[in-house]
Amino acid sequence: LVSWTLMLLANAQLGHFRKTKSLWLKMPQRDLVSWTTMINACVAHGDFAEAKRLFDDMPQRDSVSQTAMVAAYAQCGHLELATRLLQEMPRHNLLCWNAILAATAAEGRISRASQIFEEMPEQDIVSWSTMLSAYAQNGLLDEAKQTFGLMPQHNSTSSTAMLASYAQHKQLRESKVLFDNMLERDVVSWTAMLAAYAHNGHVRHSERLFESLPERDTICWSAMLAALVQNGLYLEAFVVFDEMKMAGSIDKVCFVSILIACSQGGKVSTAKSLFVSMSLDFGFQPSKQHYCCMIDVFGRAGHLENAQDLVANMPYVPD
RNA sequence: GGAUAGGGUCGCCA
Repeated sequence: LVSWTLMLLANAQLGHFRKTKSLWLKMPQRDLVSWTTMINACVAHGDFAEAKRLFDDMPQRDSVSQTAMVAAYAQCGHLELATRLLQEMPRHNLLCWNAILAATAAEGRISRASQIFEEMPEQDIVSWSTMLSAYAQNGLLDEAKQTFGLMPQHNSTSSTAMLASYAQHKQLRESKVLFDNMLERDVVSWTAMLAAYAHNGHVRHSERLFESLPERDTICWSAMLAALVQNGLYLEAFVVFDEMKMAGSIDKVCFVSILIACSQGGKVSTAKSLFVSMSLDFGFQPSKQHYCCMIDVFGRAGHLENAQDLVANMPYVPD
């Protein structure tokens, strides 16, 4: 049973939803853990209705499955349903409160979030970090600083959120002081610091940090790519982009950066083939951001007809 | 073996 569940989880995390589903149907037995894993797989796949059906059909539920469902409701914007489920629960569940708090903040409803934070039966480091990043992500540096100062403890999550907020406001010194004083650093904090250097024009510091890292994930690579592009190092950016392709560490954001490099470097045909390759070879549907970059590529190169064509034919409303 | 918080997204103009 445990190994079946592990396979289920592994496939779900790889995004192989069909495989996950067929494993689920073939499993000889299921328990709370496998049910919850399957619910999360459905949510991750965007099949909220199926997640809800599974939750309703579960032979029994525990606080973990309930939290998963509350988080699913909250992330879909069904905050009322999430809150109702929270109220039906036998005991206070801080994780459910945190999930609702995070979803409220993610909708940009900052004052509502801070109200929920006050109303919660208790707050843990996750609740505090959620409020901190709510302020940080909405550009409210003073509120973020205040929250950071009031928190009973810090960890790499809270420090990184604060670091990124300083970086956003181009306060490199403050970012660096925080980074140096962190007790534990991980790939997320390294990436935030790398980006902070790049935003302040210190791309060589970004590179030095990048090269010293014991581990790098896709976002970290992507931050390095963006750092080079932001600082006008297009040739190096293309080298890094090729390395990323070879390492299989590519996502949609990398294509934004590399299309910007094409635009600034006047590489129209390279941009065109990358734009096609993005969906054909990598399966990423171009976002509005990608279209904007392509329009910029054509516009800067003086290919105004192509730019206008793209605006007229793209599956987005121009802004 | 399952649930909640942190990092990457050009520039210009308004």
